[in-house]
Amino acid sequence: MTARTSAETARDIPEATVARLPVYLRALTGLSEAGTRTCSSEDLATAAGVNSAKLRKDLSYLGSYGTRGVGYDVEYLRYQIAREIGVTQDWPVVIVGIGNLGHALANFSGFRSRGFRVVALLDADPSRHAEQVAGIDVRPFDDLDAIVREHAVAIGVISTPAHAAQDVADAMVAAGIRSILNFAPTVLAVPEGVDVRKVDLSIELQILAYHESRKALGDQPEPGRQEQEVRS
Amino acid sequence: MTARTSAETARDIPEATVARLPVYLRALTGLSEAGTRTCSSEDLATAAGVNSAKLRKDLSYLGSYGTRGVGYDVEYLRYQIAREIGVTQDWPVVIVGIGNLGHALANFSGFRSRGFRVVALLDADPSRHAEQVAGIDVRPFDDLDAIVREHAVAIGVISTPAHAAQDVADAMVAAGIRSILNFAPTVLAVPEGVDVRKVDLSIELQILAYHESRKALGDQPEPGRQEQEVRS
DNA sequence: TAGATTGTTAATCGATTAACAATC
DNA sequence: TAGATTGTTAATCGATTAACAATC
Repeated sequence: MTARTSAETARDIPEATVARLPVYLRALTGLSEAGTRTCSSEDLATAAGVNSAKLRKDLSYLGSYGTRGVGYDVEYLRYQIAREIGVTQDWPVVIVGIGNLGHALANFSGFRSRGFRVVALLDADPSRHAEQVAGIDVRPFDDLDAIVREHAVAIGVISTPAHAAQDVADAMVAAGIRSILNFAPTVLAVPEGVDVRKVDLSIELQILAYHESRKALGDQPEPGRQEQEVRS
Repeated sequence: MTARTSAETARDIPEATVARLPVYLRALTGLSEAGTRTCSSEDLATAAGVNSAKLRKDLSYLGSYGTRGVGYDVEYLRYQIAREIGVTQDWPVVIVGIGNLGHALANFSGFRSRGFRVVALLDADPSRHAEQVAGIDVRPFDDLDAIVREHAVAIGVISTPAHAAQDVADAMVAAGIRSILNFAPTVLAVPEGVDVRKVDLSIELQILAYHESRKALGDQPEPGRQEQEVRS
């Protein structure tokens, strides 16, 4: 059933915890840049916008990286989380669809510092192939296979219109990509073993609209809300 | 404790269900545009990328809008979900921060059809105030108060750099906005009663990287995965 | 009536939280 | 030793899922 060997330390980290590790990593980077050497679970939880019990429970899945009575060494914990996520080295990424959003993504400066490297920008429209975006040539979509092979690309970003997204996903999967970040507002069908994460502006806004509608009714804070109401 | 009156039908819809209603709404729009008049929970679930038991459970929180032995009337269910979410009318939205991402958001065509209307684009940089983006004037950030009042804006979108985001959020809250969609890679502190949703490219990529790392180890599909592995 | 499909129940699973023993 | 803070336990809460009675 599984290919895991007992030599792998791979504890089973809950999905909800996995989704928060990057938040902790960013908070630690912030603390580090502010010159903080040591922090308590309470400090880090505040910086990350969660409660400290949840933070400690999350960290406990990685191991025991704190010191009772003292707290966590910021640099050490940061490295351990980066290692756990797998961003101690850079992941090569391709972006397909260089419209407005693709431009914004290509110009996003956080890629490099957070474990990613954009190795190619692809677009099906030949009129874009003259362009350079963020210092990177825009290349024909048909080059996908060659690029994935050349750079061992494992992660693909789709920023095409919705109608093109499934074809792009199919081509990515055929080229060997098994992790896809989809900005196109459409449900992608992918084979087993391929991960798709979706970022969808309309859906986020509609979730806000739902809660906003209820607020308007009572026109005062809901009962039982937390201080820091960040959902993600 | 709560301001709800018994006249309100407001059943308590679980947050996980709320987050899927927009997905169902979009799937129904797709079915409708394809000319489908009636669909089963199985059909709709497939279109939305979830399993049918979950779909039926979700819909049961809204009411009984299907017909046993027959299925759902696409238009009718679509309207009911739109009403539940609160997007039968348009919500006025402001976007603050008109860089690459702000441009992309302003040009996003799905706003109008999905229940939103961009009433203003704001930027602190005076050199941008000459510009028009997507046919809308870019205005000084200081106009926020007046614009929120004039258009009864309830939802704000932040697409500034991280260092500016908290100030923007504070100003939005002060102006009366109580729902914020934050694209800046930072945790926002907001008072009780204000909803923040976060969209974060690096975090999404890092979650993919985590799973990609594990795949590389075994180099074959994980056990116990679903057919359609869409996480959101 | 027979077949199809919903809406609901109940079991299971996973996530959150408070409390506190362990320990620096 | 006294104070501080972690890592873990156990209780609770919320979400998912399969199964099926209700009913078109």
